[in-house]
Amino acid sequence: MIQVAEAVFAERGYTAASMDEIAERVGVSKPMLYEYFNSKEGLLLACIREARAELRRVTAQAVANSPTGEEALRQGLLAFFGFIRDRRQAWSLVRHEASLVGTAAEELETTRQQQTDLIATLMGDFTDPETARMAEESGLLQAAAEFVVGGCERLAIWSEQRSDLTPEIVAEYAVNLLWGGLAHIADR
Amino acid sequence: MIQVAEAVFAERGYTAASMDEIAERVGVSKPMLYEYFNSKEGLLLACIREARAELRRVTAQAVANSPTGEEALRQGLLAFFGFIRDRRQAWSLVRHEASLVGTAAEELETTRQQQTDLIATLMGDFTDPETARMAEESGLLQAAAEFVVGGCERLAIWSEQRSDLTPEIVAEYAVNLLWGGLAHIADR
DNA sequence: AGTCCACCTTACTCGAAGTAGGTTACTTCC
DNA sequence: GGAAGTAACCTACTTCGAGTAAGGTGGACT
Repeated sequence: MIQVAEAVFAERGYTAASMDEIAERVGVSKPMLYEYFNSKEGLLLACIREARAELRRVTAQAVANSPTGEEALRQGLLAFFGFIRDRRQAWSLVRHEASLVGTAAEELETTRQQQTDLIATLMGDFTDPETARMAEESGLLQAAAEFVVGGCERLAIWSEQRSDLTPEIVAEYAVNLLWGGLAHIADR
Repeated sequence: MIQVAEAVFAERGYTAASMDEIAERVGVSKPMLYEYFNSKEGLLLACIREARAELRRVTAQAVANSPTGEEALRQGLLAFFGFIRDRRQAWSLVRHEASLVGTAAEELETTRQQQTDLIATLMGDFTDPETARMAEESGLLQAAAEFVVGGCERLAIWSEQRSDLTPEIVAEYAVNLLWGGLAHIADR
């Protein structure tokens, strides 16, 4: 059910996708969808949750057992950009999640936060404990995690339009930028 | 007209905002809106374009005449996060622009690219010419610009939920992360 | 057999996007 | 001055899709 909905949302876009079509393609009638998901937004939300969960699973696995922070970053990003390429539909949902509004939007933030929390924790692990504690209290760790996610998502959208770039190259760019910072590029 | 539409979209969200309401609040009838903007999407697009143009103006001005790359970055980010705080409505549109789909979405990418181009050029200016040329050819400059924009947008959304953070603090976080990179935080 | 209940459907309402066709008021030309 | 044309605008519709109400079908339990 969610799979079909994912496909329809991805190919038509949220607004243009009709519940009638989804119901028909699933092979049930519309009230059934409402029974399970309450509303169109609810259905989209369920799809996005699913997609995000998968993304989280994939990256968490990739990151596990990296000896250094830089290596963890590289592996995580590789997994992320690979996901973008291989699961276009799922990614398309995550990308357009901003269409949601109101209650659904708040629920979504929760889901999203699981992702950033993962990253924030991870960064904490690779940081000197005292520094980490301070960074956490000031919110810097959270900020950094948000930053990583936002930057990479944007980078992913950008890279979709450039067929010459493989996930490996994009991941390498991202590691360079993120790890070394702009200071490594701009020197004046 | 665009001002009113901006307000309605911002307070109701794209889907929930009705053309009837906008028309009424503007003081004209619905067909007039369609005359000028062709469709609901067209209207939203016009609003977003306006908002982005303003954002670009503000940041470009802030960045001008900075002696170093780091300073330019700081000033630009300050302007950006200030904009978020002072022009909530406009920002809300930019934030939700992903709702657009199809032709409108493509037009939007153009608008957005003006922003990233600005940043890419700027970074080029602060970089050793030879390095800059190489970075430009490989697409690294573009990638970096996308990254900056994405990261900061996400950071802005995050900071909206934390009332204890001023634009100055958030900008400072962003500068730290962007300029120095994660290597400065994570040390293992 | 009869009753109940979970499950699913058809067939509706209602609201909002988009449009057709008419009206007013103003300009232009005879 | 008045007829013809036109720009700007409105009222009143059509259409489409989200969400719902009320009813049917088959199995389980008494």
